[in-house]
Amino acid sequence: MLDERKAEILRAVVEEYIDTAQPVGSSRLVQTGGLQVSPATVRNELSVLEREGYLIQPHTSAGRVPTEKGYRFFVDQLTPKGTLQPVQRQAVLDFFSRTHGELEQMLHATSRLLSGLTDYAAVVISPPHEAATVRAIQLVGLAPRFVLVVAVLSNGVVEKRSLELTGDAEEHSLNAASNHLAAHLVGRPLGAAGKLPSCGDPDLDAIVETALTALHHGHDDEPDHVFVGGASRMVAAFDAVDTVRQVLSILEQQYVVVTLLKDVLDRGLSVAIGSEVGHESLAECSVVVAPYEVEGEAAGTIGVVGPTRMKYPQALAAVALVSQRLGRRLSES
Amino acid sequence: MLDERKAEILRAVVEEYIDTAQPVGSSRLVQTGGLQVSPATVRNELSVLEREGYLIQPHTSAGRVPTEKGYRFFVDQLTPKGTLQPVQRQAVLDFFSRTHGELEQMLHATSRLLSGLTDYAAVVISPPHEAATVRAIQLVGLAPRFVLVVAVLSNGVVEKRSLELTGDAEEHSLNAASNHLAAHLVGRPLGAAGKLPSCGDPDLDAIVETALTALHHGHDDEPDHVFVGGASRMVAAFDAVDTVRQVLSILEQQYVVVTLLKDVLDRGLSVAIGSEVGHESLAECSVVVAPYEVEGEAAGTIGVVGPTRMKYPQALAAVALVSQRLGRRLSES
DNA sequence: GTTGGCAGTCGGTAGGATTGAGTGCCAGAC
DNA sequence: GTCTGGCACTCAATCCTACCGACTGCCAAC
Repeated sequence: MLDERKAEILRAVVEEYIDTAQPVGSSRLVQTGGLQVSPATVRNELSVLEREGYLIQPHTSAGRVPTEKGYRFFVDQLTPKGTLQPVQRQAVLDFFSRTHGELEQMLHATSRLLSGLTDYAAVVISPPHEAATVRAIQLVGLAPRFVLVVAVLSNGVVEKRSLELTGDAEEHSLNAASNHLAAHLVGRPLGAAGKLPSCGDPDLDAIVETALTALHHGHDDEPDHVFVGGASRMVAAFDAVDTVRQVLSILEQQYVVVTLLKDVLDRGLSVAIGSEVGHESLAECSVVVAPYEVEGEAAGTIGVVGPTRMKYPQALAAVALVSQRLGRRLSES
Repeated sequence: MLDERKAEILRAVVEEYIDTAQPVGSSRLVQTGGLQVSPATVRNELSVLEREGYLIQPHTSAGRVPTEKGYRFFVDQLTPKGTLQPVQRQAVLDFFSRTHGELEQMLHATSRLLSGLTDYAAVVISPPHEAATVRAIQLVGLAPRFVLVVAVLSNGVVEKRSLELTGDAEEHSLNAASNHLAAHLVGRPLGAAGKLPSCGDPDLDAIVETALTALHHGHDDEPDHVFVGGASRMVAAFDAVDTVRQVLSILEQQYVVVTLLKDVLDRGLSVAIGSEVGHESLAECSVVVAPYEVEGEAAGTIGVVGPTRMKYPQALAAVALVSQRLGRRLSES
């Protein structure tokens, strides 16, 4: 463990580096960091911190840069809580009191909000389907043989899949099938229903079967809806064009993003730094995540993706506040 | 108008510049462009082309770069038709024969396809709502006072809005209101219904009224659904980081993108070059657009956004093929 | 344990010469 | 008239070199 002064110096280095993106040296630390010792003393401490793996020198005659271990210590031990500008805090409150409309739209707007607060890319994952129960389900014919099955879930998500039937279906068969589905699914989670009891008519059973398969099938392809906002803000965070391309490319792959955030959360982390993120292309990125709860139950996940030299205190505070308010807002409706 | 040799030289300059992003000079043109004259002759022609505004010199001792006028001439007069690699052509055909599932999902996948074909960002705009008629409409209660109105349109789009009622609504009131809405809206376009005749019960009328307002309201906020794919590919196209940021930022603003493409199409263009795009941040971009038709009717729009030094022949061919096949595929279902 | 001093390292920058890709123009050939 | 080779000229890019300055590590003194 680090003694108090070393910790203080480490904090100063991390904060300065996050601010300036320049390796920071001993004299600069004494000037701006408010330390009561001489640069020489700081140098000795820096050299110890480097030996212990918290800092690294890009080259001999340069200042120090935090390692992942350094950031980790900073985040775990040195990050002051609750550092969100009052203005920003108010912006969040305003947003959630003002916002209205459909769930997906709200989540999308939330991702933009979070991105705006932090200046990094923000990710909002919708509540998973498993937990939600079916509120309504209906088959709608679009063209001969083509049918859309629409299910409204209790969390406000609307699931839809299009089906191609083997034969034409008349209006009343669709209605009958809808009713059959509704009778057995409403009030239950979508995933629960394996196979429904026959309703007597083999044609109807076929339609019902097809619809169920389609609804389940979607679960694998695109497990949860995800909204990524402010990806363009990542551009400013890196100077290597190639890094930017890789990061943006990852953010476009919704499935990867979802897996990523959930993995981090599963490991019990709220911050993943650099290689902890577990994705080569995001080696220079950190991720801040938080679950949000609807009516006391873990619902979805929100997060922020930024450079490893992220403004952790602000990002943590923003993510915490938004997740809390989003959960509260969703619990109301 | 340009004589044949000037046109040939202009074509060679544009093609070379698109390929290399370097100003191209007379000797290089003679070497790679297959011209049967000496560099000196080419120089004379180049100087005329510059005087007429088709080319420009970045500085005195540099080669020439096409101006917007130069690109325009190239696109209008010099672009060979139908230059899509057989492999790519096959990829498109495969995609549309293989793809299935729900409309939005398909459009999203289409944007990724088009982006993959061209290596630029691709935009797919869903068919507008105005033309589509309502196939089904239903109110679903989510929580006391909170109701979701779901409308399925004939083009496969599912519209949904959440409502907050002034008082609690019981299951059977919602059903009654749903039936009332369905009775008057099914078979008609969503926009058509101004006000429905009263159904006698003022409470029901209030619910119906709220639902209609919500459905119409959405029209302004988010006129059409739009899917942007492959925005990360734009990163490679520019070297100025700031340009990249601006372009990506535009692409994130769905409303702006939709307006942009529609504007271009309204002006009767299929290609907008640089300032023709009509957006300052996209001054270094070109846009290739095409409408797609479902059952003979103009439905939506697809497009590609890339740098002004875009591979126009390929982009045009890709957009044309994809729009045609997308329209055909949607006409089937 | 702390400090000031000092030698040493090395990236970044500024100045200056050089290179080379390119042009314009002109005089002569076809 | 049109094309061409030749020549003088321009100017960004490149490469050197020297220098500067921001660092460090180490040591001796406090």
